[in-house]
Amino acid sequence: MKKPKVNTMEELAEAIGVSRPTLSRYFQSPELVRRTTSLKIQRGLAKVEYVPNFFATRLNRKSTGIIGVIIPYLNDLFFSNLLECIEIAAMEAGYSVISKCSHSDPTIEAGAAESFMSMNVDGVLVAPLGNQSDADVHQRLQSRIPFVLVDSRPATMPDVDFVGTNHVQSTGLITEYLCRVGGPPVFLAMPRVNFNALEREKAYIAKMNELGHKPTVIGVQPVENHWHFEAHGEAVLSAHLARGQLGNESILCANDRVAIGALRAAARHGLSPGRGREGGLRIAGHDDNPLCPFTVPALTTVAQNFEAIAKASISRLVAIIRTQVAGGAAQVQLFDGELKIRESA
Amino acid sequence: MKKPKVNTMEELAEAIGVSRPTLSRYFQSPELVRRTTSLKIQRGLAKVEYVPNFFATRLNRKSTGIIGVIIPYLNDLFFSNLLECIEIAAMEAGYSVISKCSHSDPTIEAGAAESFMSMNVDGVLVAPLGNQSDADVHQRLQSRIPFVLVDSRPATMPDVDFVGTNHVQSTGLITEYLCRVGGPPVFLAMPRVNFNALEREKAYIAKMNELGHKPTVIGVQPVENHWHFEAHGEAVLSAHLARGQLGNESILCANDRVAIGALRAAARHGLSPGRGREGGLRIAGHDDNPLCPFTVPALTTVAQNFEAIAKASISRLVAIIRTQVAGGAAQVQLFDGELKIRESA
DNA sequence: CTCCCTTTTTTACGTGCGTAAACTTTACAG
DNA sequence: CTGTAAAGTTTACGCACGTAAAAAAGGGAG
Repeated sequence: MKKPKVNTMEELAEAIGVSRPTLSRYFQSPELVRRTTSLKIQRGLAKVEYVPNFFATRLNRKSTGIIGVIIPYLNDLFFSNLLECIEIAAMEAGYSVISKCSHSDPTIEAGAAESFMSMNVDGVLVAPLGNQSDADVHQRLQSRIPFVLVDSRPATMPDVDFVGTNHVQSTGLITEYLCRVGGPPVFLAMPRVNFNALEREKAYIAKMNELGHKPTVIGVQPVENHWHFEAHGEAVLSAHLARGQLGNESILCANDRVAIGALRAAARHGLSPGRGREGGLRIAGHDDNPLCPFTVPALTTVAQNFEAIAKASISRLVAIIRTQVAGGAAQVQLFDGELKIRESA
Repeated sequence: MKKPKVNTMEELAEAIGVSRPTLSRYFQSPELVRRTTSLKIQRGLAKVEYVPNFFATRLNRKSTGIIGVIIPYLNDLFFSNLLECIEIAAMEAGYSVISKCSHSDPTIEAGAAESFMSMNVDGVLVAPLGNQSDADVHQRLQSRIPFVLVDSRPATMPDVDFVGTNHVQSTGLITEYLCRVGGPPVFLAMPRVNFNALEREKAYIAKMNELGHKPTVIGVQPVENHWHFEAHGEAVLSAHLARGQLGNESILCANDRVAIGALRAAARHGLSPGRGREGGLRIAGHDDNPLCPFTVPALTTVAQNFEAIAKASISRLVAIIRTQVAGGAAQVQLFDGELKIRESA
């Protein structure tokens, strides 16, 4: 049952009885050799155990066929979903992806970038940390390899390709919905871990002003940069309710995880959010976390189209790779959010 | 501001004014060259932009310093947490990790394994899919590289190093708790995506028999292998309650995500699970998903010690790598679960 | 200044495969 | 059977670095 192990293409060529360059061509694409030799090679491969050396393969190629992906944080279903879609899109585009997680540490992010550069990856997709991200790292990446930002865009890098959600639209959409169906919402901010936090906040304020309402933001934490969104949401709303607010407001949370914490706070105060009761407490989120349909009550939110974002970012990256327009005009693609009306608002 | 780009060590050696082998030694460890030359090299490095080629570096080395990690599914906070801990543990052990996600597809899992073998990784950590996993792939991995299984262990591979949770203990623990504090629980099974599903089920049955109660399992789906645990939990419990069960049972769910679905079903039937009411509905989970403290009611569960699992698996893998005992006696390490009593049971 | 040891340089080869050019074989039509 | 194009082989070089051995340079003690 144990097949003899063959370590190099040279040995393999000898074992099968073809020349090494022919083998090389076969591995690049079996159609490049004659049908009969192709079969001969296939039969030979079935008889031995051989895997071409990854490093040797990439060492002397113009293109490595690798796309590097840097994600800030994995313990968040939004990012794991996004990453999954990105990997699948890249696979379909014929690239293999190597993904690294920053663990919300700029040093690790920089290391990942360094590592990708040293691998001569064909391109890099980065979902950046917030202000913590080292701007120099992004600069270097951009000047060396095809480079696209996803999800969140540092204000310091205006001329970079970017694919993300149109937060003005998405946040505006749910703000407008909340105003239309009930009282104008208060905005429960999230820790400023990235630039989307601020973008949503600003979008909320703009839409409120547009509709002639007075915007109110609670839960701003300029200093702390943590990812304990649920605890943040619960603490802020709990304090808010304890301060004597009667719980007949609409609360728009900066994201679903904050909203889940808020739902919890409401429940602890004996309140049951929902759009049914006129004037009652309502809570809405943002992102359409997979758990939203299962919270009690099910969370009304606005979905980010991360599938489209993933596909678009990969296809943009591939376009840059193909045409080598490293210095071309930066392209910004923003996708609309979609309202998911459930029970909580 | 722009530093001149240096592509090869040779160019770098010339630019700095030392020989290439000296540089090579410096990069392996700066202590290997004289203090003065070390400083000279450092000053030189500061003046140019140079990153050593990753592939060339690994091509001709006995050890690549890479650990490959294969995870079955990323859109689950348990696995993303586990992966995070594994990455950090490996980092601390001086290895860089490359992680691949199977996306619950045996073909992708096999491809990832292939890829790791072609990279001559020093070792591989695999959290396998269930019965879907290709046993041959694991066999090949084991016969070629240091190899450790994590989280779930195929019954077909008894003589492999394994690190995971002691489900007999953990499930027994919560079963015993539920029996002690209220009525003996019904077990709400999860889709059989891996072997843990069955292990927990068996552990529940064993503990119930031990305590002299009649075990009851609902929600078994032998065919479907999906990861929509919440929907599964909601559907099963909803049907169960609709069948006229009065909702005064204890429900032990196979994992927290199933339990979150069950909580939802309970809420829709007007029931509010909790240990407070004598004889009322109680719902418990397994895993201690990060969201458990924030569900309504907060979910009572039993935590897996994934931090310990991650550390132990990496340290076991490193031990195998160091001693080259590929054929040594397989070691199984099981970690106990810890009861997390909250509100739901 | 000389001897001896340490550090560095020179030189050379190896890693596994891509790739190009020149040459030889094979296939098929005429 | 012959000519020609396609397919295959041989040969040779390159990729960027690891590594070993020999030769040269440096540094301190006597």
